[in-house]
Amino acid sequence: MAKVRTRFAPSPTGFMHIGNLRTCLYAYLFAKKNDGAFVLRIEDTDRERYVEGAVDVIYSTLAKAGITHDEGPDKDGGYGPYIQSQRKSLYLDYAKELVEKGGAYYCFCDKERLDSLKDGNGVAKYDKHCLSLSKEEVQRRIDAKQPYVIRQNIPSDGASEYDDMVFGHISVPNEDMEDGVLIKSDGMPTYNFANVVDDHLMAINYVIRGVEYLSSTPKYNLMYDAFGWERPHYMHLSPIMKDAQRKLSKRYGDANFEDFLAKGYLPEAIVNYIALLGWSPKGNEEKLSMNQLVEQFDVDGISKSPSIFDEAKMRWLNGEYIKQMSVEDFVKAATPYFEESKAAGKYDYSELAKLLIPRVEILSEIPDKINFLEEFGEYDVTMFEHKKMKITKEIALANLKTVRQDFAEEEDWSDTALKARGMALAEKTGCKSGQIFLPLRLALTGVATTPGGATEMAQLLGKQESLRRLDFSIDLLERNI
RNA sequence: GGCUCCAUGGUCAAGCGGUCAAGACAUCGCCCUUUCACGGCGGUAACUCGGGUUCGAUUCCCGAUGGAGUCACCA
Repeated sequence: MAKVRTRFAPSPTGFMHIGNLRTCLYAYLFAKKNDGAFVLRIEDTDRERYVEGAVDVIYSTLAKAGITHDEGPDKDGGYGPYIQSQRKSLYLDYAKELVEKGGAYYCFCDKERLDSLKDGNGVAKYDKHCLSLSKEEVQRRIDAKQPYVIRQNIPSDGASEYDDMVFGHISVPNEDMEDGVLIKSDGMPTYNFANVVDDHLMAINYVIRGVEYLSSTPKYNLMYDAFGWERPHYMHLSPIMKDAQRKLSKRYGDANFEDFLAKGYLPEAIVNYIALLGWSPKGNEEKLSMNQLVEQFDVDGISKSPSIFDEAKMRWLNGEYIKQMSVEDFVKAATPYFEESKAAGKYDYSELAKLLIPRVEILSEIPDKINFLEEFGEYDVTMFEHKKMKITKEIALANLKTVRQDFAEEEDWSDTALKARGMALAEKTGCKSGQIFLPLRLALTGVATTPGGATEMAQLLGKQESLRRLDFSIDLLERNI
């Protein structure tokens, strides 16, 4: 059996869209799963859409995502060149060969005639007008430098069929397919043609791409047949949606890999999540490494219907990845976010990391979670009221005063020492420990949720600052009771 | 509009003729706790609608409805 070869063929138009990345990922997983090769081809024939530097974005995205191509512009595997614009010389000859074989023909119709074919809805289907031109007539016009295109010759009746690996049997009536342009009047191939030629020349035997090609694939197959080439297997993938009717797209923003990285998502988590969007593993485990994905990837698990992108779930998954990070790795990844917080440079990042790791889902939450360290002032004292804990503002105030007095004597301003003091106070006053610690935590931070308990926060702030804040809060409470 | 597909909770989804219809996220409640988190336990929540086929349909067939894709000298 021939070695499996899949490809990812992006256009260098800017950032990597999440949907594209998923297609890429599946092509990669399928190749690796089957000990095959995954090739990267750059489709840059459309000069108008070309964006400078976009090829580098593709490389860096693949690298960050952990997807390694076996062949590509930077890795010759003997099937190059891998950049379509460098291949343009070979398409015309293949088109001519196809004309010889009856799969295509020259067309000299001008725009006016083409427009005249349009129906009430502005939809036109080419009428094969030039198919009837004799060989001599065609030659005469070419010699006369009359502009021409080369069109595919599609049978006018019957149906074309194939079996898609995810959608099953697909059958399209031939009369619904147009004799599309293969070679444009400027001599350049259209995507439809270049794709077929390239895939064949690069020995791609598993074509994995978006569903938008599902119903045009019979056209491609007709070309393979006319050339006498072996048809590849096809795997079409349903789109990722923003909601039930809108596709996730650049137009709606935040759909690029880079955007998610900037929001503090880990590349492994993004890859893991999108792998699960449209494919499900046999088992119930959802947190899967790239190796596990390769191992478990299976066409059976690919779903046919579009799936809606759920950032909440990706967020959760990202949190799972963060919980498994070492303090060192977390500090490394989180440093930019520490730096942009108000606490930048004033605290030991490793200490912050220990507190933050189990409490952060995406890295960009960090500044908000630690800003209280440097930002403290008037806050809403109703926070002190806690029904279940039986805490009122009065009780909070009383306990805070006791704590203030007691803690002032403590020399060892550490979490453990302060915790012991707090517990002792609770016992002495007959309070529940929570009645001591909840008000303390609030009084020290002024915010409802903190990255740790009261004494941890106290240790972080240091004795002087802690006492200052306690005084402030006691005063605040007295004024608002 | 023609053509090609698709259809299980709010979301991702398992299921592939007989199940009290998995699991995860989200949500809600309880527990743990030192208050914040983490964690543990539990709850709410789904087979789009009609016809068939069958002893029996979420599952197979047809239709309706809804949704997606496609109908370029763009990829």
